[in-house]
Amino acid sequence: MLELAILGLLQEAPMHGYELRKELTAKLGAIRAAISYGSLYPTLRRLQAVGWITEAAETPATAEEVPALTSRRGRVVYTITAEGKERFAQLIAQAGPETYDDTGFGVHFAFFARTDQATRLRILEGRRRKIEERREGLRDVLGRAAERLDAYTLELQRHGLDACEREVRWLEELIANERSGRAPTVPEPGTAGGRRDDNSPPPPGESRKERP
Amino acid sequence: MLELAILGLLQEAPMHGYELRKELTAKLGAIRAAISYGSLYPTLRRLQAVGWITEAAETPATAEEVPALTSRRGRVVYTITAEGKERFAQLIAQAGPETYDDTGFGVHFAFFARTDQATRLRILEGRRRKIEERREGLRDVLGRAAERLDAYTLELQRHGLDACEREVRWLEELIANERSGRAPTVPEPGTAGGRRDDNSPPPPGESRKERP
DNA sequence: GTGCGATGTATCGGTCCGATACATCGCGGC
DNA sequence: GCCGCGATGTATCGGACCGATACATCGCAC
Repeated sequence: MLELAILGLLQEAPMHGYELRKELTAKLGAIRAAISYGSLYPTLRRLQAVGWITEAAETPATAEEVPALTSRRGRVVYTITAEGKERFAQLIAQAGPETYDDTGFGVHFAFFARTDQATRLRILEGRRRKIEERREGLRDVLGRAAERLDAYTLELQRHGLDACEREVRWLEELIANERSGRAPTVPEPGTAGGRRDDNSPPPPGESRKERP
Repeated sequence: MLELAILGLLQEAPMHGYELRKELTAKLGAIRAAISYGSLYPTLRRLQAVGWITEAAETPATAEEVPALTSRRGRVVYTITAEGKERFAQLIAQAGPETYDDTGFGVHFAFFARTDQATRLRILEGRRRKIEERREGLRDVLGRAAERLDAYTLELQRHGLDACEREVRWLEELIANERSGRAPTVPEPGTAGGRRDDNSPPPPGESRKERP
């Protein structure tokens, strides 16, 4: 999951670790707290080792002035490679069971703008199915096993059931929107010619991203 | 967290691993999918090693009839020890930072019936504070960084924000109930006379819950 | 001029998951 | 009679991710 998120973010712009973490937190803030460096750095190392990304130590031209004096540790900027982009496309298109758990779905959803519509639909429906199953499980417990559980546990289940029902409704809306060919909900009136930039494939349009 | 949950469940009745997992799933179904055996068995091993629980191989009296014939692997029933009960009480009363994340809060909440009111209040308020922080983070992103993000990511944040607001409201209600001395929501009319088997300590009065 | 919070890279131990393996039991179908 | 098959049951292993910790630099307020 982390691999997918890193590859996705680096596709928008090269970044160093700290920045990556901040962007990750901003993009995924809704589904997970904050990625740990204890996960981030080893993963970056791994991705670099297999060649999906490359590392370039930042030497801001003044580096030669003080070479060994303080041994300035420059920031390490990571850039995605062509192989990395391929890998990203492959990861984003294939949906395994882990695609539908809370974190997996969140990450996939966060990169829906780079996902083709058929895959988006498949993932939304898979997620809906999974949440419906969880919902049924909770209903069962609240129905059949209610007297075995104390009031607090029951309240927890009720709250969970409510969250499930709400998410299913949310997913229904998204699926309906998807089928009608529209973006999630008011994508922005003047995004570009209306909408034709929502997937990465065409090399020309590459990675349009605000860089003010 | 798993340690706390196991200790809590075994306080209700001795159980073997499989049963423990089922009960765990029923009790915590609202907050996490299903506990893995890859976590469960090693943890049981560990708890047994330090003496919080004891293991008793089930030999149902007929065991001696076919001793070495099929080498029947009996179910291993775990029982909580006095030290284990102490440990549970200690874990349930102390609230660290991990008490307020999704899983930690869920587990603590699931055992609120065995938690004194002051601690319940403290945990509910800590959780509320944490969710409020997450909510503010999402509002910031939706406000300040909205134009940097695509429509799908924004939709994800909106959904997350909605969930936060909803949970805060839920917590407010629970806190208000707690302060007024009532149980979460209709705890059952005859909790005292109707059923009093919900804790194991045969020794008189030990850790009482409701304060009617 | 000095402390202090933000920026920045990195490791280590520990928790938990997912896949996998293997054995028993009861039951329905053939 | 027996065969498969799903539920019950115990167990391990590699890997993902976290939380704590360490350490260094930078800019700025006091």
